[in-house]
Amino acid sequence: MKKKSIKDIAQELGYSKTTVSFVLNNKGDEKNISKKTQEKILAYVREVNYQPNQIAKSLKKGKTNTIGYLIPDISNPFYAKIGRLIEDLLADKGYHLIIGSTDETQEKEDLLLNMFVNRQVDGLILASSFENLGMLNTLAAQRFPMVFFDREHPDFFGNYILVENKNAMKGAVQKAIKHGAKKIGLLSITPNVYSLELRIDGYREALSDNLIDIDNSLIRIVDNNNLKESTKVQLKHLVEDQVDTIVFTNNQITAHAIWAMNIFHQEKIDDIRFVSFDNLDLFDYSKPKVTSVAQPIEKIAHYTVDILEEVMNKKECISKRIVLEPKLIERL
Amino acid sequence: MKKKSIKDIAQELGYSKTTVSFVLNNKGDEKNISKKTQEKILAYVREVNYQPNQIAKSLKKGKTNTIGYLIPDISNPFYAKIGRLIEDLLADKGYHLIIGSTDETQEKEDLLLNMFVNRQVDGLILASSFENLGMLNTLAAQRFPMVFFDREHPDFFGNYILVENKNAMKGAVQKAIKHGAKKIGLLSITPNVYSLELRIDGYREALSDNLIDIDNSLIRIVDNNNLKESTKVQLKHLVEDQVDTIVFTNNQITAHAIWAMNIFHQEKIDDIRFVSFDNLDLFDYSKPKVTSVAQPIEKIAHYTVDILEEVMNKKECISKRIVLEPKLIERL
DNA sequence: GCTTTTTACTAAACCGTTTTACTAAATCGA
DNA sequence: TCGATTTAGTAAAACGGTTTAGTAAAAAGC
Repeated sequence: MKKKSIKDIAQELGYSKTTVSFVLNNKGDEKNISKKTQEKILAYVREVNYQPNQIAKSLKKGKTNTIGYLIPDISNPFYAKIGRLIEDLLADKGYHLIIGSTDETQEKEDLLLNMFVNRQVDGLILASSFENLGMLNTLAAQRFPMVFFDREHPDFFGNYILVENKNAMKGAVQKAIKHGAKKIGLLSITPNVYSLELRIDGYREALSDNLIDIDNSLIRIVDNNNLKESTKVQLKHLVEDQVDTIVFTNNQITAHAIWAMNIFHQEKIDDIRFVSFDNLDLFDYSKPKVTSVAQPIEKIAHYTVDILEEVMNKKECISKRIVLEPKLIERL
Repeated sequence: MKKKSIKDIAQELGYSKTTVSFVLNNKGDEKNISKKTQEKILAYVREVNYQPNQIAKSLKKGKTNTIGYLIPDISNPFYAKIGRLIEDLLADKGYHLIIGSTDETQEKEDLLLNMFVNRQVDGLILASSFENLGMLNTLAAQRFPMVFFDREHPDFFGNYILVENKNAMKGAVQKAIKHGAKKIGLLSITPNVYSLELRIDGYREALSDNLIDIDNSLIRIVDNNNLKESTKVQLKHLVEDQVDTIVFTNNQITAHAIWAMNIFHQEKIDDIRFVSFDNLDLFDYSKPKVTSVAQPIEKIAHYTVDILEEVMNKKECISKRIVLEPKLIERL
């Protein structure tokens, strides 16, 4: 039982491919196909459960209804959640998602970008590390529909959906200071992307503005390749340095630090406050207490899809930069 | 600057499409294309950065190198993690993933299954709720390459990668009993899939085997559509019923219960032990203590991809059922 | 009753590849 | 030196749709 094509349908019914195609695409009336014929074709198509070949359609139409979702890691809850929201929003418009996780490596990003282009995706949603500006610039030059989120690059001009990184972080740290924080450490993954640098800048500014000396030994970078273990090690340094507050630049590292505090520093667990960029459900009850800067993921997903649709439809070269306000969730 | 096709390359270089295609597919030698010509073509192709159109290729070859990943929700860490592992394993073989989240609804599952078929995916990896056995049977009858994981249906004959649900749960509960559990409640999402029923059966068997009466009022089902709130409500009942242990059938509900215990039942937090199917990092330190049955997600991903490849390559109709052993992680 | 318009449909080109079946020229063997 | 083989390629069909440009017959207009 091979799959039936329009050609088969046409032959079996004694019509031409053209007629069948018109009917299937709801152009029957417009193209003067008689009601009787239309019904006959539709009935038959239903009977044999004909399924159009999207690939053939895509080739002819030059449109695949597919969007590439390029991110560091789909198993990171932040990208998974936004991915899910985007999936639903796009599904309503008839688009579907191909995913690509880069692990922040240029090699994989290149490969995936090429794959997406070869597969003729209609657009790209990406949280890129911008290590391959060359390829991105080429795509931008061809006006390939792209929307970037979560990360930005000062030298790359494109559509961005971002959150206020610096000021949000600054605000969170300032609140902590207002509530008595004096010795404030920072733990970050390697700040290979601009957004992370901005978060660190926010931390620095909060300290300066409050006349707290910035002690670079309290700013510690963990090894991305060995996140959990490295977080544990760096955290130990900060605990030994008697900080009263630790600031984290993303949720993954905060989660690992909570783990390490509970397993290795129980005795200090009530003496240290955490401030995290990104929220996690477990922050509602975890120890230490975590005040977090929650990104508005629904809004991020909405804007991303909206702007992508705009750039896919319009021929003009628009370039929007939308900066959303994160929400500070204080837990004291 | 429109995209170049093989035709353009051929014209610009004065060769035929055939020759260019042969060279690009490494069939130059085999097809007796001279070294000089091969080099000329390859050099030019590189110069103009020619990118083959995968869609055209797929149409002609009848192969898209795309796999559909159909699951309840990609933002569920369990499916996201397995998804990521599968993504990497498949990428090595030249395949990529289109995702579809069903929210456990038959409507969405139907729509997505149809979408995958129309898009000519080469295979399907699915954690289906099996509510649309009809459609799945149709696909199975056409020998569509499919591998099911995480869930099974007793009436559906296909390739399954599963974990021992009943015995693993039974073992976990028995351990709890051995460590003194006397009054043991159970909290589950609606057991609309067989795997969940098996887990509940495991709980029941553990109690019977240890001569503990099964009190159906201690078996509580939460509302899938309002998981967090409903978990809180049902948990309250169990706490008030003075259970000393609560068994959960998946990680999502356990996470919500940990949240609810911390927020609403602090005073009892040391009196109750949790037993969870599925592991989460936070179980390492969360209160209450959580003993968990950890699914071997790496193995699941490996077997899934292996079997899928097998069924895609072999024409014979194989039907494997692989049952993996989960790991009990005791935290006392 | 003849031209014009409308109705109902179709042939063929096309999207960008792959692949089968050829051909013309060069080389080889005896 | 002549037939066979090898070398180096090409033309055209095919994949399964969409779309353009048509056509023949029926209906309408006058």
